[in-house]
Amino acid sequence: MRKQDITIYDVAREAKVSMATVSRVVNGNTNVRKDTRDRVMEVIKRLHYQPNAVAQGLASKRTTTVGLIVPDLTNLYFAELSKGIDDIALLYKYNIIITSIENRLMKEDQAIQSLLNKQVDGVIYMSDNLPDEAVEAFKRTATPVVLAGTKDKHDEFPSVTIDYKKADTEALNLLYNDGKRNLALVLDNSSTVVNTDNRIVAYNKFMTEHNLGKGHIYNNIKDYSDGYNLFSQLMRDNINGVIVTNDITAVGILNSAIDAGMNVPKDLEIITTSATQVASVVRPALTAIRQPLYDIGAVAMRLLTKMMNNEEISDKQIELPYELLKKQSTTNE
Amino acid sequence: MRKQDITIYDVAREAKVSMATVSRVVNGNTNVRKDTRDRVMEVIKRLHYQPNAVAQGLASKRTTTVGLIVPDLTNLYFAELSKGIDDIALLYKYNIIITSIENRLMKEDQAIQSLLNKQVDGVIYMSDNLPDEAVEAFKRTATPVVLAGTKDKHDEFPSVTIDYKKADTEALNLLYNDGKRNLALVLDNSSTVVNTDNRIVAYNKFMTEHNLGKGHIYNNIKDYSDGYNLFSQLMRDNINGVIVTNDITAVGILNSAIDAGMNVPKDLEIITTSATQVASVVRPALTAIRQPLYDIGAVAMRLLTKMMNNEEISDKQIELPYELLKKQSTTNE
DNA sequence: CTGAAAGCGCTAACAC
DNA sequence: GTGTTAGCGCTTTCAG
Repeated sequence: MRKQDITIYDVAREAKVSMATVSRVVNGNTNVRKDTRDRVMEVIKRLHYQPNAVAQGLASKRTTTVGLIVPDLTNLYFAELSKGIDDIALLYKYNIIITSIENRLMKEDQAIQSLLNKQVDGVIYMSDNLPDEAVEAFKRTATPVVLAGTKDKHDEFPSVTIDYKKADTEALNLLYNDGKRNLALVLDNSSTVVNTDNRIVAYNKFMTEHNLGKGHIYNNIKDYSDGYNLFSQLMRDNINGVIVTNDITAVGILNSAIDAGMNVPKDLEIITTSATQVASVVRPALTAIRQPLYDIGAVAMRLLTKMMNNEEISDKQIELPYELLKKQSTTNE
Repeated sequence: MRKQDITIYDVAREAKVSMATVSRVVNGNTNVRKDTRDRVMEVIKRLHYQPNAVAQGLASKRTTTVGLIVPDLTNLYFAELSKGIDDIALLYKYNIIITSIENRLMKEDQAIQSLLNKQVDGVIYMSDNLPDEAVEAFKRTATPVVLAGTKDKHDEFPSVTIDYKKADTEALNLLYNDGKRNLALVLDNSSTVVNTDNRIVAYNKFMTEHNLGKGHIYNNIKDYSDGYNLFSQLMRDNINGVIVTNDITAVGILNSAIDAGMNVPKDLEIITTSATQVASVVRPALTAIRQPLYDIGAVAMRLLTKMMNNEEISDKQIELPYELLKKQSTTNE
């Protein structure tokens, strides 16, 4: 199939040592005399020997590969997380097998099983949605798992997130201080989700504490046109301040409002809780909660490397700081 | 390391057959009597047996894994290509190892070597930039390679693209027909690149044929702020129509123009040749060449599957159709 | 249709 | 320090 490769055996013969010694040299084992090491190295270079990672994986039971489970690569939110993961993975010499689960041909548990069959050394899961099947699959395996940008209900798995409740509350406060009283929450997924649960809790608490009634929560508003179309409903409900979990959705609401001749932020204030680039390049630019997505990914991957090395982990639930970036879609009085 | 898994041997013993037979069942080989097959299947299910893909890979010399080389995951252009690839890969049961090379810790040839060491069955390369080291690395290996969204200078490798020259010419024509005569080309990478070469050729040809002088080509304008800052230069050069290869750059130019009080498209027309979502959600929306990115990825992956199966390929240089989407950043007279 | 046996290319004790 | 020797878990002839 492949062009015939040079094996460790060829190198051993040529360098007049055993394959064990070649293996030691390749793996940087120090128990090799300098001159034999040099000799082996010379042959490796001359023959262009490259170790077969599959054979290494089978023999050592470590593949130096980690699996990534992601809902949608074209969502900048996950792309930025992935980038953080990727950079740290590179640093620690891990390859990444990426599995996208948005495509409903592949369910979460199948995706996980597929990764496990490939003998990945660890898995990073990112999605707002951590279904029970996934939890079960993760519990069955000894392969370390880290959640990035999400948590499970009982904090059974290590995770790296921000404090979503606190962030949302802060955003609601900004709207409130700007004088807005008809505040809505726009979610991009159903309420079976942990992150979403937290957000709803925070929202309801805020509304109650400020005597703002029970408010309005809109579910399953996922993309630009969902947002664009939601606007008329917001108007019917007299909303004048809105928190949106997905920024392309927020842009949809924004454009719809502008097309309808409204003034943002005067008539309607908008805050997105996922500040990717698009939020800052539209006009008016969107006030946003900036999650440190790259860092979340990077920290998650670093945490995973520790787990894969069986190092002690002091804190398995890591919360990173976020920023509230005040832009033009709020008056910021 | 991993929780002890059930091996093919356990299944064989339990089902009272040889491991060869279990292997046949697992791989859907038809030469197994129905009742033995059923018996084996039952044991597989009962024991929750899952084949170890690494061992399969070593024995069969096929890993059902393909390598993806991508400059930057957070660039929507590549994310959309990747999505097309991913969907088709899933369909054909391939996993994807993704390698990002934007990070300069890892050069193209190292990335390729790393993938090859993992014994991937094929590689898809996407980047405007196909450096000589990469070409050399690809030539040395028997592993099939497909270029997605780019070509090599001598058409040595199969590729899936659009006709960049034609697309750019069409865009220039639109500007010309709108009465613009000071036309510029804004590139996001250096001129050592094939795609870029084609674009420059098309641009120069157009300018010459229409007696527009030698024009202005701006290189290495890569991101939003590059675009934003380029605007003043465009004004100094009296540009009133511009083709931009990267849409976030185009948005930078657009916002800068608007902040300077200009009227787009009256004073300056902008066309981006990479229509990702951001181009259509900014206001004025950008006129754009819509490359069928998802399809390019999908077709590239399909082509790769054929190559991995040693099927005959009739046409190795595939060009897909594109659209010129007229929006608000051109007058379209 | 099924089984025996020889590897795939490498690592990891265990000797020496 | 270095070599010998078992495997890792599976596929794949080759017999029968």
